[in-house]
Amino acid sequence: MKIEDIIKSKGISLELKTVLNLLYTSNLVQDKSSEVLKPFDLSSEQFNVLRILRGQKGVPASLSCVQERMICKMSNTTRLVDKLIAKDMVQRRVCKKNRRKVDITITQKGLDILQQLDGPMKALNDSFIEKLSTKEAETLNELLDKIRS
Amino acid sequence: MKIEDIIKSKGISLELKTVLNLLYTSNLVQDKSSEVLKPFDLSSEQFNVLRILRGQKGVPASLSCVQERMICKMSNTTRLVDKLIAKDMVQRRVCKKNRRKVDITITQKGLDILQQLDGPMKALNDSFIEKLSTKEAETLNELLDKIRS
DNA sequence: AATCAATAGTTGTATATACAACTATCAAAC
DNA sequence: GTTTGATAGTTGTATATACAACTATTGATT
Repeated sequence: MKIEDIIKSKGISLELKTVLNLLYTSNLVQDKSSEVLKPFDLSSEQFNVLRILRGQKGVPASLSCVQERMICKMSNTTRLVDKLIAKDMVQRRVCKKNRRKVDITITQKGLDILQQLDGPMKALNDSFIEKLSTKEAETLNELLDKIRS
Repeated sequence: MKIEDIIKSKGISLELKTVLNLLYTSNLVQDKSSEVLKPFDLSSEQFNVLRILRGQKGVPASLSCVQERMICKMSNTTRLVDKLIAKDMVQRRVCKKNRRKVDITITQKGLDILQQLDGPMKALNDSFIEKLSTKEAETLNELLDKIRS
């Protein structure tokens, strides 16, 4: 479905159309991701944080370091991590070098759950991007990078 | 800033990279929009609903008709409209032809506020898309349409 | 006309988010 | 070594969101 058919407005500028297209498409992707994550009782951003922590390969991350890389910067990182701690998926302790900071690491249980999700989430991402050629996907990344620049 | 520098992972697939780029970029756009809307005490989705109703050009819309076109389908449309009614920006009455439905219309106050927002919001959207040529913006729309297809 | 399923919204409730105010720690200046 | 400003997280609170259960109305079936 072309974006024009979703928004049902004819005389719309290219700029507005493009922004709405971006928002609608991103939202669709997010909704589908949430569906996959739901049985695991994980929100999209919680999953993202787990993935960030796994990427640290054992090196503890501070809250602000996690927050920097989160998709939604506004949300309350302390409480998001609280939820993950309650599920035994991450661990938090005071940083020895700077006692203002906290060291956050993913637990074995967190790693196990991520591993279970790797397949389905990869399948989902692939299902979106397989509609594009490699060249097109690269172009899309370039255009999005430009918008953020 | 290229998406690789934000997510700080080297060995990431093109598919995942593209999806993350989409989410990050869309979120940035949404955050900036919220900033513009904040002084008017409107959320991004409330603004979107007002715009949908203005597009109806006087023809009342049902709740489900509004919901269909909302960016975030999941949210509770009844209560979102409640908020707009409380601000006198929209009006709701029972539909005469089908008393299960409601007729929602934008009020003059709603139209006035939208008009005040037209300038700043257009400036914001343009600021994102001006980094792209017309050709590139059209390509972006095509690629996003493909992802949703 | 009575029953039933489908449709359209509303309401209850638990959770999440946004934002501001707060506490604790550190680093630099005096 | 005390004061000060900056940094890092936490907590309080109000609002928003997600999801399910509910009510009301309609259209179709018997």
